[in-house]
Amino acid sequence: MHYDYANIEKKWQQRWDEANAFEAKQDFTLPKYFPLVEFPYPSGQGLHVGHPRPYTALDIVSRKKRMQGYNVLYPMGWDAFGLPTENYAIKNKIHPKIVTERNVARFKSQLKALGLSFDWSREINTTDPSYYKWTQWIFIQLFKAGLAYKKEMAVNFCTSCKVVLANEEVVGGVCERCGSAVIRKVKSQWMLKITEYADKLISGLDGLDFIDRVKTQQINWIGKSNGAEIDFATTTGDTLRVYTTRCDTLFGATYMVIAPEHVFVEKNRDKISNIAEVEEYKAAAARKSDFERTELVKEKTGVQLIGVNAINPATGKEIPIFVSDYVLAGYGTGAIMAVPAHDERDFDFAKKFGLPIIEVVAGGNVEEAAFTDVATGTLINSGFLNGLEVEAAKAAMIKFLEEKGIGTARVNYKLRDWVFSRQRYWGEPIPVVNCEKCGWVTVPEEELPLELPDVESYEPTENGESPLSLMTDWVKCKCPVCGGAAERETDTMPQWAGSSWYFLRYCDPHNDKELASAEALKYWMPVDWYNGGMEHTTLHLLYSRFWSKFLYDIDVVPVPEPYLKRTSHGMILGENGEKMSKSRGNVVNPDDIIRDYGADTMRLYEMFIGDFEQAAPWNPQSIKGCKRFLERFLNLTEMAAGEGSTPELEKHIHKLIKKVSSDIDQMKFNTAIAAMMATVNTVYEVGKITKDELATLARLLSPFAPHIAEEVYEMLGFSGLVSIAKWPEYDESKTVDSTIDMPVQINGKVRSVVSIPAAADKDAILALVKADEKIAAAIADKTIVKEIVVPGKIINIVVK
RNA sequence: GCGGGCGUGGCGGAAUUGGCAGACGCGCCGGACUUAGGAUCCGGUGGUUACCCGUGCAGGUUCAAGUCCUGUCGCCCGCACCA
Repeated sequence: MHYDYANIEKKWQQRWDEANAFEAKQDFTLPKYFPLVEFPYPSGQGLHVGHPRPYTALDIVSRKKRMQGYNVLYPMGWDAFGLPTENYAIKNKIHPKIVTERNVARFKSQLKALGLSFDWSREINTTDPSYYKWTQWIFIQLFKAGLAYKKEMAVNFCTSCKVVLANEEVVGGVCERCGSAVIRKVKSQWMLKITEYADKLISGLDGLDFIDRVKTQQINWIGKSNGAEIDFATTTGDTLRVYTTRCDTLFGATYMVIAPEHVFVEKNRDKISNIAEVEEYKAAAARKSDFERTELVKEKTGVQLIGVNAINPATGKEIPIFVSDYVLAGYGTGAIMAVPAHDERDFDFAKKFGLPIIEVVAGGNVEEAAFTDVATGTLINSGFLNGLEVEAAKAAMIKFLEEKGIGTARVNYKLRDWVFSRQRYWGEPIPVVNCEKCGWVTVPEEELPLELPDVESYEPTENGESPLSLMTDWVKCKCPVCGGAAERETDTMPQWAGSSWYFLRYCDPHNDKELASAEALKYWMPVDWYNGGMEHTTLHLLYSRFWSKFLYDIDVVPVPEPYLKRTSHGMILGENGEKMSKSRGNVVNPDDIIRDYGADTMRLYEMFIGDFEQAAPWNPQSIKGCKRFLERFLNLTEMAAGEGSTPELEKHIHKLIKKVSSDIDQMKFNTAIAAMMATVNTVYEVGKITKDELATLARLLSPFAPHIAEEVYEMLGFSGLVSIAKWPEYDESKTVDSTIDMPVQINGKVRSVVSIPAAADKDAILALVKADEKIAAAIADKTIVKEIVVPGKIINIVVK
């Protein structure tokens, strides 16, 4: 039979549309299931074969859940604000809105061609004013809660393009697009206090079904550390406060280091005799780009502040103070106590500058290297701490510091607040105005959405301000509080804004009164299964958890965590095993695959290619195997006469239902497909199959290859869509064999395979085994030392 | 440097979590049907071959190790002077 996939697929996609087969029902009494995939950025290139992998995977999950009677919400939308669109618009003088519309249309038709069971009636677009109205609304709530603030920040600025660049656009210290120098420019930026949620973002992970690597990556990114702050008196009269995780080593602090930007330098410039040298160092550090700072990590540099000293509060001794860029201004207090005997960086610095190294934790050889092990050391040379283990010493030291009033226990995080401003056009306007009298004031909520105005040009301005800043009419406005003259914020939000809450909008996408109704959120949230790329672990995933937690705290969202389960797919690599990219010329376009093999084959191959979580190279040869399987499956309709089944096949199918069901739940799509292939092979061997059995196979295959499953189901004379038919159930008793072929080992080597009744006990099994010719011969003149019987698995007889 | 992951046939990958290593597919070899086949169907396919050897490498635990432990080599992905 000819497999006319093109027409079959077109036909069933139309039928599904007509039947609204995949629309989530508005009946909140049904059991719900909310699977989510990351909505794409509709780029000009269209989909590549990497996109459908996660979409197909959760489509399979969605389709199975639907067949199992769940009310499934499997939505799709567009994360459409962003730089590539803006750059394309600038280059081609087209409005980004038009570019976005075009790209969305292309993406949508490509996704539709794959037969994904999205509920398109809930499609959303972050650039739609009715959507970003609520993105702005959330910003206003953050502002009101004191979680949005302005701060002077250094940003990347391309001198040639006159454009502020994101960190990702700065490659090797130069502009990614034009190769010109990138300088750091200080600008006032909107920031969001994600650090306020640092602890909640860690503790919230408990009990969530996230894959471990996601949890650890988030925890590491947040970087919580327990330590202490200690005040050091100095000879200037000022105190220097440091942060340390090793307050137990205070007796070994032989010098101090402060960041070049530390205010101590400025405050005490008169007392520092080599201030010129210090300021030269400071200026040099400021000139360094981030790139240079990280590349030059090897050699420690620094300058001592001559004329001033600090006093070690434990020993009472004077110790020198240095500035060095190995101490970061933005972490802790921007100052450290240096303990070269027990910190590798301090050790390197001390060696280079000839500073004393005093061992205070015994256990290593501090002549050779810093001894940093906290589990085995014992304190020495440390007065009242002598003889204590590290942990006990820390506690004793904190008690000492607190009693003297010069220090306290303190928690620190690596996580920084979120830079929320972009000097760009194609983003959500930040809904605040600056009033001379009232300062920063939010736009009244009833005036939302604050729409992005049309501008003459999307080119950023000479000074790196957003193009919106040229729109004088738009910028000049009245203060909503006092009515006086005010100016609008011309920065826009980053792309991460719209994606930080989109899953909430899916619950109730057409609501114009609130971001989503409380009932809809209560019913649909949390997302039951969220799959996405590992690259989003520390940005999107963390940001969206932050917003969700905030919305939970202000009673907008009923759940403290948005996602119950998080998984991550592996990348699809090019044929050569390298990452697919235009520059490598190894990109595969799904349109070509669908044209040459059909969407069902494409879907099946992407799921069969390997472990879902592992990267796998694309292999154009292997696709054929999947197509062959579907053809063989289609041809089973000629065999399905409706005659009686065979017990062998019946058992096989019961086992298959069990395996496919559990494999989908465990996202082992590749082995589910392998099992279905094996079953079809078995049918060919047996030579017959009943209509009902084939219909069962069609239902099992339906989530994977939905079009051909519908076609076969219809050919068999069944009415209705197999996509929403009932998921087959299996009879446990029919999945177990009455006799099992068990391998029998002699001294760990398989010597025979014996057929054993499943119910046999150990003695019965051994009797049967010893009756086996080969085994009998092998143990005839030997002494049996041990007999191991693992029912259903293996028998091992140890002989001498 | 720190954190995470991975090393299994010619290739993609299986292995019920300690129980017959190589399921399923690709490729390859042979056969059938064909004017023909890069279509389809059937059979074979880890290496050697009466024995044995085989999951990056070297040890260990065990009746039994791809799976657990110790050491080691190689690759990939994050983060990167976070005190």
